[in-house]
Amino acid sequence: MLRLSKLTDYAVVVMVRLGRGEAVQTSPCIAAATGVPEPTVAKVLKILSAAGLVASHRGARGGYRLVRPLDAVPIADIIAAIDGPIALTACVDGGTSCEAQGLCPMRGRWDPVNRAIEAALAGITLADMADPGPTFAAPGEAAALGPRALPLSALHVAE
Amino acid sequence: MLRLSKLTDYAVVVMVRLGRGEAVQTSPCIAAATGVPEPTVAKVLKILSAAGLVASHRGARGGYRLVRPLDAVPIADIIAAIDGPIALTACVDGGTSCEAQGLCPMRGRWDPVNRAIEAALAGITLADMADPGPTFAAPGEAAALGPRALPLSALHVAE
DNA sequence: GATAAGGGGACCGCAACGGTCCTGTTTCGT
DNA sequence: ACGAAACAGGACCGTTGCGGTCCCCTTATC
Repeated sequence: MLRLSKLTDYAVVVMVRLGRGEAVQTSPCIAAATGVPEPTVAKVLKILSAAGLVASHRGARGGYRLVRPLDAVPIADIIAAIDGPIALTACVDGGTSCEAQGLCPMRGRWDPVNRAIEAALAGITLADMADPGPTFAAPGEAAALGPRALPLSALHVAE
Repeated sequence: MLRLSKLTDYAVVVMVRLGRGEAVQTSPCIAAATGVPEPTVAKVLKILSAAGLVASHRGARGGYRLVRPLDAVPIADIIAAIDGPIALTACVDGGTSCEAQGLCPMRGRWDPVNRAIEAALAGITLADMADPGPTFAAPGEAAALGPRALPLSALHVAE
């Protein structure tokens, strides 16, 4: 299914959340606002921090803030931070495999595919995924929309 | 890593092999020619046959043949046949999940990403991944190329 | 009728992922 | 100076899906 890790999904939610409200937000606060379990939020933020996508501030009154605005963060960066480099097969990156056989029939063949995907992902920013805009849906309105097609901001009413 | 299943990799190898030589080839023959284990080749071919990408002929002197030429088979078809529909997250296809929470913050947000990837994969055909052309590398030449950048035809010298 | 080949499953081991928790270390507030 | 708040980093399992193999049945040719 071209599996994308669930953590990446959470990372987008967390990043978009960071793009709103206070400039510096704590992970418990983000967890409460998004509905994502707090340990998971913390884990995601640690990874994003290590990747340089968010900046952290330690100690009391600490928290995280965005380094770049949402429209300057391509989705490819998030995927690369959580799931590692964008490569469809294990044969194309470090190249540690395929040594046993000595001859991997697909050597380098997936490169154009990987480049095409990378280009596609580089053209979409987090702002594109959060574009419902500044209007927040009220709880009643969100429920009226049914289980499908809920805007990203649906969970933000909890804030 | 945007994991793509290994079976898909094998499927491309098998399909490209089917694009060469005899029109109808048996799975043991393909296994011997590509170096892929025979049970795995058979499994891949069954899936490809069910997806309509190859046609099968049962009985003695049976085998498989391509339905469409390689340059008419986008890589997206192979991925869809092996890995299922191209969708980065479980939330975008059938939509059976996220019912427990009732509110999935990413509802529909991944759609543009999925469409971009699908478009990218639809533009690359199997012929693009097999383009070393009619010239087959001799074993010595293939070895001289080093562990990297081996052409797809490298294993076909075994035929 | 014997044989060769595909059809359709079932089966099991393994590795990766999701999710949680624990123990530091740092900084702000009192 | 002390304590609390919050990040840093890693360890820890359960689960899930995948890779790989094997079996029996059906079909078609010789």
